[in-house]
Amino acid sequence: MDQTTEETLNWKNKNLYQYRRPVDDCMNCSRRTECLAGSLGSSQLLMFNNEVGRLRPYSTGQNVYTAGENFRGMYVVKSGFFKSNSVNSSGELQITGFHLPGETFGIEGFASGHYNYSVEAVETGTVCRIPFSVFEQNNSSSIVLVRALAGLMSNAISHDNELIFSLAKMSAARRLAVFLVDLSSRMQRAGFSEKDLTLCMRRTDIGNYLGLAEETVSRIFTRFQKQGILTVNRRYIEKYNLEKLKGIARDDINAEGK
Amino acid sequence: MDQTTEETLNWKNKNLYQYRRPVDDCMNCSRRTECLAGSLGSSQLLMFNNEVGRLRPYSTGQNVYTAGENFRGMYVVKSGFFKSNSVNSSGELQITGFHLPGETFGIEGFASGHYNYSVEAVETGTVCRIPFSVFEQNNSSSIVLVRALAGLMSNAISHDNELIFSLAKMSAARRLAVFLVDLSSRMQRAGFSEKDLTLCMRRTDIGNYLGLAEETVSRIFTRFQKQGILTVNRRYIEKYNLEKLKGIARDDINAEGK
DNA sequence: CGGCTGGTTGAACCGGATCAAACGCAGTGG
DNA sequence: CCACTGCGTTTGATCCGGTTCAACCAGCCG
Repeated sequence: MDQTTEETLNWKNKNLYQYRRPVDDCMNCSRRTECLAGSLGSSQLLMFNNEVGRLRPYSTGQNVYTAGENFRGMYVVKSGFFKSNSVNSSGELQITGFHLPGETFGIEGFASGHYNYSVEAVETGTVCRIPFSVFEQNNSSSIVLVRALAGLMSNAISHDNELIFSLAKMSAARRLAVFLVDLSSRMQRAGFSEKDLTLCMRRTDIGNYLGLAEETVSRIFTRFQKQGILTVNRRYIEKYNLEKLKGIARDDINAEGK
Repeated sequence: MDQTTEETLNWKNKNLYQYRRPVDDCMNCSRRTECLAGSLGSSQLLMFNNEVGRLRPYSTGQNVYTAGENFRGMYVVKSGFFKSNSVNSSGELQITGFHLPGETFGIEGFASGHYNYSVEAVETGTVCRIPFSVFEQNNSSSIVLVRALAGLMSNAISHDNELIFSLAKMSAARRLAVFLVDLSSRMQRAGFSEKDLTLCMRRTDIGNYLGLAEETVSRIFTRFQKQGILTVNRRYIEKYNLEKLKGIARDDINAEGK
């Protein structure tokens, strides 16, 4: 702990976490299997590890990067929660995603050479930065990584597509159900309990993300509660019936009634 | 022409266009600059050319691929119009994009190894298929191509993001304006006139794509016409005021009035 | 304590969906 | 040639889900 304090002081002065503790290495990382590094053999992993930048923790409200900044690489969440948002030419803000531990963000900025979104820490958290150079080396790992990269990107595209679908076709209740089902599975994958669910974001953010007013989100939560689908207290959701939620997410007509 | 007929007969029996005319080679392709091939030097281009598959023309309603099929590579539109759509678990159909000459589709299927969307010819058209192997060769062109690939993917993500934004936040008129502004610029890039605009899709498809009822799309077209923003006759749009459309796309409040 | 932020609830309004009917145009067949 | 048919589009009338505006509540912090 004493040691950590000294490092914290360093973090305040340097963006890049220079003094690297062994526990921070990719080889020892608990998130390795979820990360790009998971697809590499041990010798490849050593080289990969040297390329990765580990950044000081971000505290609530701090931006990892801001839309328009030069592309520096893609990121993997090690701990905490992050949200990405973009601002259009009229100044309106749209939240485009929430990022849980083990998930990645930032690849989308590669084409133009600068990030399209801003990414902000919702609560204190840490990330690794993977520079694009790891994909451009003429060696055996780059082939593996290019495949992994393509995988991440096409996952991002499918995810966006889900969102497009729910925004275009679904009722408010259905959007929220889809959102909760998705979040629930991702939270589990990130290592959280499967019995309850702590939302890491406000009603306003959920509403913004789903294209709904925050009042609507709130109303639907209480409606779900009255229907016995879940128990909600502010950010804390308990005893949620995943099957019923999935039913609503699929259909919207029959599921809510019973 | 006589020769073409014989080839057409071949096309009916073989999916892959085996007998390759020199005019079909990447080196002579009029779309080269818009394609991945555009970033390659001449010796690299020769190798790339050998990898590319050229497919027989697709006629209206035919699928290039159907959601769930094994991933065979990505596609570049040479001529004609294509639209992609996905069907969710409840059987609802969502149109996710329109593809004009010079544009690409199909990369999104790489992660899972099978395509997530179906892609259908809106009118007779041809495509090239680029196998994923071109990105995985340990040579100088693969680095260039990986960059191009990342570019295409992140473009796809930004495009999806635009759509998400318009679906979540925008009024019907604004969505249509955004759609028209985008289509207009892409049609120009694809080599069509900048004075008028021929929509290659029905009202139903536009509505589906934008999350609106077809009646609403129709009503807004006539409203735009009454406001002097454009002249519309079925699929044919004339004398459209791009600046006013951009105004509506940006803002929605002041632009329509004047 | 008062101020502040986030969440809930109520009442009125409105944009777009839905239902329904009619029209224009192209293709078909007598 | 015109009647018949079918699809895509337009237009009208009605209805409803979700927004908006507003008040209020609960927890937190200085």
